[in-house]
Amino acid sequence: MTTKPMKKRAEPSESAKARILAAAEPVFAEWGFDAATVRKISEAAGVPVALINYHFGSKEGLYRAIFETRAPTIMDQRIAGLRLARAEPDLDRRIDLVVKALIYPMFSLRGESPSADFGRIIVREMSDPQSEARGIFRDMFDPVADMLTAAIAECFPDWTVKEVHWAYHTMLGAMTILMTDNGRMARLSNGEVQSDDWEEAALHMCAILVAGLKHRDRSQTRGV
Amino acid sequence: MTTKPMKKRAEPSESAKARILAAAEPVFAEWGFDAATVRKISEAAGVPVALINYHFGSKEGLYRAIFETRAPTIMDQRIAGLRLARAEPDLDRRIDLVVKALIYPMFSLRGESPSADFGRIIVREMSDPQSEARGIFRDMFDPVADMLTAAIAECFPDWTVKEVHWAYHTMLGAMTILMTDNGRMARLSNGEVQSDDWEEAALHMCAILVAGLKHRDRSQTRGV
DNA sequence: ACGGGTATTGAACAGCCGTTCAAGATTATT
DNA sequence: AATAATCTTGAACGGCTGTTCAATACCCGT
Repeated sequence: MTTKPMKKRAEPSESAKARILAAAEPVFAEWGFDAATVRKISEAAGVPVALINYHFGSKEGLYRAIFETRAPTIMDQRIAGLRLARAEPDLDRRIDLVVKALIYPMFSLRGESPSADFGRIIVREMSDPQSEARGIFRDMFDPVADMLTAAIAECFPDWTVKEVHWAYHTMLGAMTILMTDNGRMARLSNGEVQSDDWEEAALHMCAILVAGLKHRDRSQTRGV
Repeated sequence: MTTKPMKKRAEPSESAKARILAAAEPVFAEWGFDAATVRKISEAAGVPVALINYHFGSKEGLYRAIFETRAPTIMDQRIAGLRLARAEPDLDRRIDLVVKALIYPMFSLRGESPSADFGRIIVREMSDPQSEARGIFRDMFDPVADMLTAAIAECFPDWTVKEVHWAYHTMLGAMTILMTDNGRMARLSNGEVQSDDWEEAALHMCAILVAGLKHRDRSQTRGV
């Protein structure tokens, strides 16, 4: 007599939970954590409100579950990119790989229709002072951020700690605005620039950022 | 008989209104438009809730009033900076002035204690999809954004429209993250980088961005 | 076929939301 | 001094918030 796996049947039980998770993403992205309501989410998922609290404990539990689902994928891609970068002995070419290890995993989110929303959620969480209390970034994103700054420091051995971190945050900010954009780029450029064409965005931004790191005028920031 | 000006006496009547306006800024900055409540604001201002609707019509009216108070100052400073840049005939040095015309008026907000909040409000409005409906950016910020992209285009006459706009948004994004930061920079750098030291931030970011524009590898973005 | 744990449901909860209202206080004009 | 206009106040409004609860439906191992 073969003992079957003790796990409950996966299909029907997790289907509702997964449906809630999927429905929550665009709602949080569009409205933000506070303006998003559990009723909007439950209606989008086609389930009664109570089911959200049953499966995720609270609204914030559901919010956190989205990050726990999505973040590891991005972090793994970044770590993989950094591994490739470290294999490149020429530091001038390595920094190019480091920048792309930061940017590409996030930009590729814009492509896939369902997870473009997660990029917006990240940005809104980043610009929310309350996020420090939630600690999502500290738990899920900071470790890889440390790896990235370390990789930058390796590419420019003579840089100060400050220079490394300002470089990192300059890149991070440039990356951020792409996830933020709601059509303003297209409006300002009369439709020439489409912010959801992430491949074009990555090319332009990486070209500027890599050149900026390589050629920055360090004499201006020597004293500070 | 000289007819006196019909305007009501300014001092006492506007004092409560001004107090509300001042109290609203930090509340909107900390909580965002939706999580900020008129009661939080009225308590901070020391006035009854009803007074907010009396003076500003609605919560959104108060929100918009903040922008109408603060935005013109920043825009005027940017326009003045662009005027200085246009007086510089050497294009290589002019781009430096253009970048600073964009960044410095905003960064200086971080310095003055009361208006550091406005920077945060801007970022949260920028990352809110609902902002397109409000149209605040379209009305108050886009005109100067057009002037800035035009100034960039003048510095690099052979650039395509796309290249100009990606350059602008790369700079805009880098600038944005500084207003966003709630202490994460300090945490990641073990206290070495303080994001509210806006003068240091401006030096580092301008150095990277100007170098990035000057030395970007355009061969990578030629085809797109 | 039956018992037991899990999943689902609809209704209800107290609490807060932005806004409104009528009444009173204050200021300006005649 | 009397009247009109503006400002301020406290209480109340209906509506929506996240969460809880008891009751029901479902599926599994036996």
